[in-house]
Formats: sequence, structure tokens, C-alpha cells
Amino acid sequence: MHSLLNIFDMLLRALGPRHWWPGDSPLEVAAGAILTQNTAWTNVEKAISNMRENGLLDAQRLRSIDTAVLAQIIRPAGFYRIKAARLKAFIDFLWDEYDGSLDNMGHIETAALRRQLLAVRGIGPETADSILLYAVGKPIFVVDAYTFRFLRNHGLYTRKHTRAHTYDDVQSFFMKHLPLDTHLFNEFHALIVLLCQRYCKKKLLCELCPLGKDKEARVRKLS
DNA sequence: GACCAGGCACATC
DNA sequence: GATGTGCATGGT
Repeated sequence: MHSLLNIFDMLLRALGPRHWWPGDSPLEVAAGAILTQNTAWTNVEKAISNMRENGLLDAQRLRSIDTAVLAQIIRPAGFYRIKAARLKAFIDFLWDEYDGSLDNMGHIETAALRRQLLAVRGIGPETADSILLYAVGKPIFVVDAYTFRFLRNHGLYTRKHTRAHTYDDVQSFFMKHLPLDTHLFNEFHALIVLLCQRYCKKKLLCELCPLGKDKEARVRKLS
């Protein structure tokens, strides 16, 4: 029986550090978190590249641009009208509360900041936590589709999947069994994503998974 | 041409 | 509280 920390170490040794999140600035990371909602990252890259070409990875420019124009620029990311509105809602919030800079969020208590983000239209639990962890550097565990796949494929999560409580349950599970460490949460989530992308797409590849068929690679199931 | 991809809000029962 | 649906592109 391994602990979650053991599993993290196994993944880190097998796959190497990921150094996430891809992005040159906190604002770019936050924009990526919104753009990647239910969307393949390859499409998000195109949208972010378009934003960069138009100088929109800048809080001032992003605040001023017309929503309909922004929508066309981020079009490759899909759901582009709604995501343009979400980016604008976020940037308005950023200016209203933090003078347009994510750096100003650093000294705010994590739970309070999370509540603020969740109050922004278009920012749900995963997007909020991605911003908190990867753009602001807060120690909070990100739960996403990969996290669920990882848990299910390794027999760690067997509860019925309901939308109302599952996210918080899974997040609590990770955070209860790991030290509160931003770098650890950052790498662990990034490693889960790589693991799923590389080994969990097709059943055959699971044979090569670093955690593989090793039944001992299981930790206590969620209660 | 179907199916999928790092969600979220809103409507309805 | 649980479930259904709209939003949309690009890769396989």
C-alpha cells in the first residue's frame, strides 16, 4: 500500500518534472485556464498565439478591447463567444479588485481569493484553482478530467460520479493526504496530465504505465 | 463523419 | 440535489 506521496515520487522519477504551467506571465496562465475549458490544449495554443500577436496578453489592452473582436481572435479555442465574455469578466474583476495585476493577489488568503474568483461569471472550481495554483502560486490541488481519469483507471475512486460534490471530495482527498505545498501540487497535477495523455488513452498503453498493473500502487480508496 | 478535448451556466424536474 | 443542454473549434 503506497501513500499518495509515494505515487507522486514514482511519477516524478518515471516522467521527470513538468515545470508547469506553460505561459510567460500570470495573465497568460489565467487566460489559458479560461480558454482550455472543455477544449484541447492544441486549440488553446492557437488562440493564445493570436492574443499575443494582437498584444492582448496585457491587462490594459485586454480591458479595452471589444468583446466581439476578442471573440474572433480566440476563435480557434472553440466556444469563442462565451469565452470572450468570460475573459472580459475576469479582466474586469482583475481591474476592479487588484488594479489589473495578478501579482496583487499574492497576499490574499487562499480561501477568500477562491471565493472571489468563483463569483466571477464563467470561472468555476477548476478554472479558479488553476489560476490560484499556476498563476498566483497558492497551494491548492487542481481537479480536472485527467485527475478523474487517473483515479478511476487506478482504482482509487469508485464513488458514483455526481456533479454536485465530486470536485470538492476529490480535492479534499488529495489535500488531506499531501503536505500543503505549492510546488508539489503543481508537479503532481502536471504529472497526472502527462500520464493520462501518454498512457491512459488506449487500454494497451496502460501496460506501459509507470504505475501499471502494480496493485501495490494503490492507495486508500475514497470513502 | 463521428467522436473527443484540462468546464461552466442555466433550465427543469 | 440530480440531470439535460448549449456553447464551437480542430485533431484523430
